[in-house]
Amino acid sequence: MDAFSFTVEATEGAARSALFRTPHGVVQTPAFMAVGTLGTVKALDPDDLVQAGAQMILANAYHLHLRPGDDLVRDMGGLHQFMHWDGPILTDSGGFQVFSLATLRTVDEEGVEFRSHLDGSTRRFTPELVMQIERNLGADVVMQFDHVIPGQSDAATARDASERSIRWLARCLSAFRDIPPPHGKAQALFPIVQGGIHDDLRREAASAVASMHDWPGFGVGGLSVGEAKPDMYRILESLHDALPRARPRYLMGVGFPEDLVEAVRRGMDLFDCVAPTRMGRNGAVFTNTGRLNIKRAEFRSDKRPLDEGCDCSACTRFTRAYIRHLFVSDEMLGMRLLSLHNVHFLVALMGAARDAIGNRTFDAWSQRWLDRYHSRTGTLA
RNA sequence: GGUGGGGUACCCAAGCGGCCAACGGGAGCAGACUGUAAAUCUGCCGGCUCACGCCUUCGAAGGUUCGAAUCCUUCCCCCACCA
Repeated sequence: MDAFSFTVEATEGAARSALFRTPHGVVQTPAFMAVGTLGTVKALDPDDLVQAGAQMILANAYHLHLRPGDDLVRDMGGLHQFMHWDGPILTDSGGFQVFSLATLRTVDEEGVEFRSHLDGSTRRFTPELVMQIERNLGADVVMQFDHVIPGQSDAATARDASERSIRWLARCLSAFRDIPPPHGKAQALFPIVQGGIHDDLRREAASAVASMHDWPGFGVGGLSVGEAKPDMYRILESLHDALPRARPRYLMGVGFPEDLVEAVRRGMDLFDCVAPTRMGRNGAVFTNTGRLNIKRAEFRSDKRPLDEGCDCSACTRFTRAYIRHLFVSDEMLGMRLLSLHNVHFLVALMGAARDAIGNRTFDAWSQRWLDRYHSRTGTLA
């Protein structure tokens, strides 16, 4: 585990800025990771990611196991080489697919049986198999196989899924130790704290997980899956004291710009979300004054950039009118430019938060930022 | 000039006596997406109305009928082939 370290540089309230070292480079936190489920951040080239400032990205064990196969990726030199991304990578385990593909699977103590969303074939995922897959893929950080449930689930359901996730965590740890990394590079296994929107369950889970092993970092899962925002924020608050401060906390699947800021305030360090790319492909643009939909008629002849003051390569070169035209005409460059801008936006947002924490101005900065962002959309927690 | 086919809402296109303000597409206008089954999905889309509902529509004008986009007559346009 020496290949990984987490050095807190500054704190302000629960918020902190830190350096997370991995075998493929250092991540300055708080940081947003772009999602590249199939080994590609949709519509973007690795060079685009570098240009957007991305430090670390995700991929998914479930998807890559189904296609092209994690053994193939291993034989191609591992995921970094395969996709030509030399920075840090994190692989998610497929636990989220237990949730998102709920109609295609059954869960039991041993694991999860999925009917492949690609061809309908039956595939059994166990903690042991998932560790094998993630070893083969070779990401820097690998997530445990967990059981994600809908956000509004009752306490009994949440307890069940959380306790099962903890039992699976023990099996993951054991399998992870037994399987050597095929490319010789160290990997870090992150547990995932579950417990739904129930504070006691969350704290119990955090404590059970933390006492199992000296983990290099912690995933916080099962949020932004349909629960109300205040519930998510409250859970983060109760988790702040329950998780070791000297380790990175990765809030899985979050999120929207306002959620990122709110979560940094509550002590989270790492984030990922499909929002910037998926929403970008569908015409949504993140700006400092709220979200907008580039397809709207009002942008027909708008000469401004997507977000005034943004220095991304979409904003420095193209007008809203042009990008709207690309969307209306169904031209793929539109999706590419919005994906680029949105990823840049979240990465830069975390960079700004980091700077503010370093200056001990985060509290004021984040309040101001949230006010301005909500001023246009009117979205409130 | 002859023969045949056709004119339906912004466009394409169903309907061929009542269940039709009129199937489907497209365009247009909005909305949603949080560890990606997503370049996807949803809503609106003649006018007025929050809605019930009312009003005006299916090339034009007449007619038949309790009732017509649908049947009849005349006219106006298009298209194909033959002269």
